[in-house]
Amino acid sequence: MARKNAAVRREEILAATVEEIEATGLRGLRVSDVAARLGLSASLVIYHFETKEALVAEAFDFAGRQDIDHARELATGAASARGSASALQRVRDVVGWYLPRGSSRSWKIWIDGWSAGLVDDALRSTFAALDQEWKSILVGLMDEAIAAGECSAPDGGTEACATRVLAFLDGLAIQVMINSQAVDTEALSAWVDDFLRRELG
Amino acid sequence: MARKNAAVRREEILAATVEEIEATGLRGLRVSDVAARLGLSASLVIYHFETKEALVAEAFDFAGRQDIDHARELATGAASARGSASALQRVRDVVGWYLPRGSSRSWKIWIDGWSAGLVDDALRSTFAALDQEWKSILVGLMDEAIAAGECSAPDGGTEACATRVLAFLDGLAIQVMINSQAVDTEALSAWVDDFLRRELG
DNA sequence: CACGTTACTGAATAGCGATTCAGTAAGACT
DNA sequence: AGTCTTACTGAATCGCTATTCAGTAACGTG
Repeated sequence: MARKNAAVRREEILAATVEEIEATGLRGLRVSDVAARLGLSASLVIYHFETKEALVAEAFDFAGRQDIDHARELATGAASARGSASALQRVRDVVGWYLPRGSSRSWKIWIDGWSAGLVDDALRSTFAALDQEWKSILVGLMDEAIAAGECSAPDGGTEACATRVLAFLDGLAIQVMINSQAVDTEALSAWVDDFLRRELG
Repeated sequence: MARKNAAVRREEILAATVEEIEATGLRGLRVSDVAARLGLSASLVIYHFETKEALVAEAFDFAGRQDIDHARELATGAASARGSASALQRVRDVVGWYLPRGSSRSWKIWIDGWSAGLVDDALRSTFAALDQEWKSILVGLMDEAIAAGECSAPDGGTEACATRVLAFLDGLAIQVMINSQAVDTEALSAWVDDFLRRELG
């Protein structure tokens, strides 16, 4: 039976849920499939999360927070071996990480999430919060870059600029996911670079 | 009982389906609710469409085609009373129509649609086709504007430019729908105008 | 070693909602 | 009017899956 501490098991289940959503979509998500993925019973999943809805909500938060943690690392420059890169370069690093990589699985869950957020207030506020964190990371880096004279201030301030950048990235992700033939990955990077250049001069 | 010709009834049902999706989301869509909206029986809906899945697929196509028809009118300049506006102005008109208007209901169905398209090939190809039509409208207008010397050619050609523009608009729509506090409608128009100006000089 | 707590299971339950079906009647056509 | 097609309905059916529940056993603690 391999009992585990509740906190550990919960994390396992959350990770499995994310994988399952990536694989089959939120529509087709069954509690029993999540459980099966770990060789556990469906009842256990409910035992830990009370309800499927709660499970899904936590799973999205879990996935979002992981991405953001990674982004923060990139933002501090901790990732690049030793001496931190210029702030402007770290903006590019963060954006590059957010960027949809070829038919990227991980984007699927966000598209599903937005859709679910349309009718579920709890989910929507989760997404709003995550979005806000992404923005604050970018804003911080941009301010830093501007202060260091690496680039000029964008129209309407860095907050507005970050919103535009993230919107552009989200929109590109949709193009990649839905109409993949319309975009190739190389072009994508170039477009994003241009976009940043236009925004930050 | 008010019998109607099948073609007419089908259109009514499609329109009702779109309204229902806008109101309650694709997740919560029930055949019986669509029927109730028209005072009909659920069986009739199935009688006309065989299956809920087929109903949904047709409904998305129906909604998309309506939007595109309107866009085409704007593109020919038929809308603006007499003398057609400049091609560049018509680009702005079309983009302005696509733009999310304050918490716009109609955007909801597309976010739901993308999500469903992730797992349903038929839906995804419908969306890809619609997207392609939007692009061809924009490409046509842009080429016209360039030929008329109203603006300069964008990086990578008009096709790529149209993709970027639509991506930006889709992304903004998501921001508006999910994290509405982050954007106000006035800023939106300004951002889009700037974007077009940067793309087309 | 008790013994209580906590993780865990398998077999019901239960409710929802799409689809089926057998029938009804409107309207077209002769 | 009679008859045929076609739109339409209401009452089953039927499958599906979240959730419940009564019980089992692993583990920590005394």
